[in-house]
Amino acid sequence: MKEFHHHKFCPIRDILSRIGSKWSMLVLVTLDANGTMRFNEIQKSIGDISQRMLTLTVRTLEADGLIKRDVYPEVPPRVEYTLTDRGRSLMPLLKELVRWALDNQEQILEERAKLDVPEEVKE
Amino acid sequence: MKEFHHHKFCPIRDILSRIGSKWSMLVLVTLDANGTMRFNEIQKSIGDISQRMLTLTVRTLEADGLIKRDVYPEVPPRVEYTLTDRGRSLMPLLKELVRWALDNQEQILEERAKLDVPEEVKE
DNA sequence: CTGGATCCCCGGTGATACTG
DNA sequence: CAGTATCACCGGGGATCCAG
Repeated sequence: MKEFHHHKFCPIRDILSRIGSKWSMLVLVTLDANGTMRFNEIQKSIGDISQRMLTLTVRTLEADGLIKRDVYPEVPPRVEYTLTDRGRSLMPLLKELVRWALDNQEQILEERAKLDVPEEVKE
Repeated sequence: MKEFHHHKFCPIRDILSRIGSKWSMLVLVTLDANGTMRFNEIQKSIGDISQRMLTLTVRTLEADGLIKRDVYPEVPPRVEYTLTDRGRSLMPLLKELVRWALDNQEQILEERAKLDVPEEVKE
């Protein structure tokens, strides 16, 4: 019931290890929105991700079976990335999260702006 | 083509800033499972979170309006944490993520184990 | 074009001690 | 009991250069 935690394969820590990194979700959403993409296309679409971090991120996503990586031995080389079925199965959940953020972030930011909330005295 | 990314209020980065930290999701799920809880109860339930990190985490969650913090000026002091409506509205999505992890993590781990073929010649 | 290899920094996190 | 306050650490992430 509440004993998710801290045994070896806690699903929450598992989730975080896959989509909790700085760029994973952005790469997944980008691929979902645009279909198969090349390395540079992903990088341009995200805009501020370095080559290094994009490489590391797609490697992790590939190792998790969330995306597949197809290498075409041409000159110049071409590498294409596509969501796998497993990756696609995760997208509806991520989209719900994005929706939630869109529905809530404005109000949250407003509340934070007036952080002058005085301490209430509880009964 | 989607331009979620990299402008100031990217919903994905927003989400990650709220639930992407190491302990946020665990605290939310714990509170959801057990209702109102005291500081020490949360800490014991999670097991391996330090006082410092629990404090920082609940402060952030409170600032985001995901949990509320009620202080009762007694001796000894008592502080109770409860999900807010906004926090509760996030829980179904987190539960879906947990479900997804439970449905997929075993297979992912198996695949990773297979890929982890011992390389004799590392050189 | 798609990375690999290095170097380095910073902030999230941990450990410990102290307090109202 | 429920926190602060400090110090230390490590690894995620950034910047840059090099390579097939």
